[in-house]
Amino acid sequence: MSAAAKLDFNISRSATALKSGQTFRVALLMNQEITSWFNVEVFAGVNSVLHKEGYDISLFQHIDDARTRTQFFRDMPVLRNVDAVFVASFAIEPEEVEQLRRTRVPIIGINTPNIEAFDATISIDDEKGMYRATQHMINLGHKRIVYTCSAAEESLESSIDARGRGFIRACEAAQQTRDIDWKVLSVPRGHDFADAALAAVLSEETFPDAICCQMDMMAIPLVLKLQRHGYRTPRDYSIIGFDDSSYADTIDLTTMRQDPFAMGAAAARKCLQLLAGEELQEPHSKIEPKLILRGTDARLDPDAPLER
Amino acid sequence: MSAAAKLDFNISRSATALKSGQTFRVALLMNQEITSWFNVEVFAGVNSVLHKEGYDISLFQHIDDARTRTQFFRDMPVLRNVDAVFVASFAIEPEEVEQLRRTRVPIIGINTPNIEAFDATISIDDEKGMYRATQHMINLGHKRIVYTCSAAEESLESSIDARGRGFIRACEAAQQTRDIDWKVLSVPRGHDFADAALAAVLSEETFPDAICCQMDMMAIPLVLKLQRHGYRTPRDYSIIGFDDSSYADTIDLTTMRQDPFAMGAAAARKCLQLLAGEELQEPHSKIEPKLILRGTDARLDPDAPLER
DNA sequence: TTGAAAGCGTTACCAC
DNA sequence: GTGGTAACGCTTTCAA
Repeated sequence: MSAAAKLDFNISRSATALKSGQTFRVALLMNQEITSWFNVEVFAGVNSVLHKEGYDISLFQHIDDARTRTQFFRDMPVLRNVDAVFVASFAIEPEEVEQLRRTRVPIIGINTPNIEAFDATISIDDEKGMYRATQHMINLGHKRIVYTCSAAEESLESSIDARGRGFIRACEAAQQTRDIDWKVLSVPRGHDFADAALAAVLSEETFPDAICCQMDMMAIPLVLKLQRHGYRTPRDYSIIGFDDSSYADTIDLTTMRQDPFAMGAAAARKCLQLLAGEELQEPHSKIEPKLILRGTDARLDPDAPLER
Repeated sequence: MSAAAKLDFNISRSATALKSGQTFRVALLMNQEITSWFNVEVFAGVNSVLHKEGYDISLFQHIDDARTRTQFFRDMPVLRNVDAVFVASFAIEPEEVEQLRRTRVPIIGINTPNIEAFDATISIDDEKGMYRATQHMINLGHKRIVYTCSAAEESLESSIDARGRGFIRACEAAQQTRDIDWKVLSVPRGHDFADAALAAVLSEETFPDAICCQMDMMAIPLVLKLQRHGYRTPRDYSIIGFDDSSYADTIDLTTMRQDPFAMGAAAARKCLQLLAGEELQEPHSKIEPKLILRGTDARLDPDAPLER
């Protein structure tokens, strides 16, 4: 070791990789940018486990846009060799999975809508999570409930779309026994989706008692902007988010918590087991988000004055 | 190509790397977690340029904590070979630079307080930025001005510390010609720094006219929390942030914008030039942040009633 | 226990 | 131009 230090000797990872057949590189495919809360948490989680084992992450972004997808699935196996592939938060088509499988490496899904063709997956139970969130609103006595969301990508199903189904199921179930009035307010994708949601809520004939939000990134601007229009929570309406992402605690938002860092780390551990040739005892995990009660939800009392 | 497709032939990057002597891997060292706004933007910027050139990023986090540092600078050259090293947002000690230099690869600094020993750097002008921000507050007529910041790490100077110097310089300059009352409110590091800053502001004998914040991540919670204490901006006080990070636009925060994604991308382009053996025409760039006027600053009119 | 040799898949060079 | 060969630095195997 001292001789090595003297000579500035560095072991060559390239040579090790060549000889061993491993590349010590994994691919992480994500929809959109890594700069979103969810994506960077997943990345950090994966890296937290794999980095210390000597793996680097090769990041492929915007895989959910048509052009990138085509190019990616055409060139990727040829250009970039990796020991494993992680797919975060979007569905891949059967023929694309087939393309990936031909690289003969483990394929691990994180929040992918489907689990077929993956060697392992870990997902949040989006549908049950939003079902619970909606149920919470209903149990507080709210009657006029809306779900605000940004529309799904044309063809490509994202894990997040299951949340809308959870909302609808909860409302339909509640309708059996009581009188509630619910509605889905879907606004176009794009970076102004929060303003679009605000406009949609404000243009409702009667202002809702309760708002279920597809994600905190929509709920947080809504709370702040509705305030400027004179609507205050929980005095005038209840609102629940989904994610428990940045600033949710700062604005005291009641929300469903998920932990994408932990999911990334768990996915990475599954990956290491698969690379070691071990059998997974639970290849496909589903995690339930947790209701975090904070200050934006209150019982609806129809007889009470406007102050809480 | 068709034969290659038939046989599922993949070119071996490991072999290419071995033969060429390049590793097609760069190291990115950062203080703290990648999950912070600044760090993930830098990462994304570096990746946006380097990924398409075939490079992967090996991420080393928490380099600004003493234990990690020691371990890193002892083991890194031996364990991980890279074609270039990026250092983001913290100062490195002379002997550490020496360690890095022995790997004989380009070393590029992003927002590092010093530029010596780096082959290239790109930095935001933190001091001038906060000088301008403070000047803006002074020009609006504010008399009682505070600067809220979280304390610097014991030994390790971070680029962000220059902002405090800019604040002080601006105040001292203004004092020559007019009567202003300024103060630095420094609170301990930690994840509750925003609450600590809130407490510090509230415990001032007279509430300030204007608050200059070290960063938006401090300004945003302050605006929201001060509101709950009855202080509204810009009616009761002006506040200016620094960064223009997430939600700054949503809460309509006047701030100094910097673009860490662009800085990462620019650093990566410098890196590619250095790797190609080209001379850099401007090895060390300094970028001025831009004043973004929004809704949290107003002219102080001592005769006006409390409403704006 | 120690040492030598073969081979991983490229790239680069040289001879034809 | 075209084809053959050596070498990058490690790991593994086999022999001493």
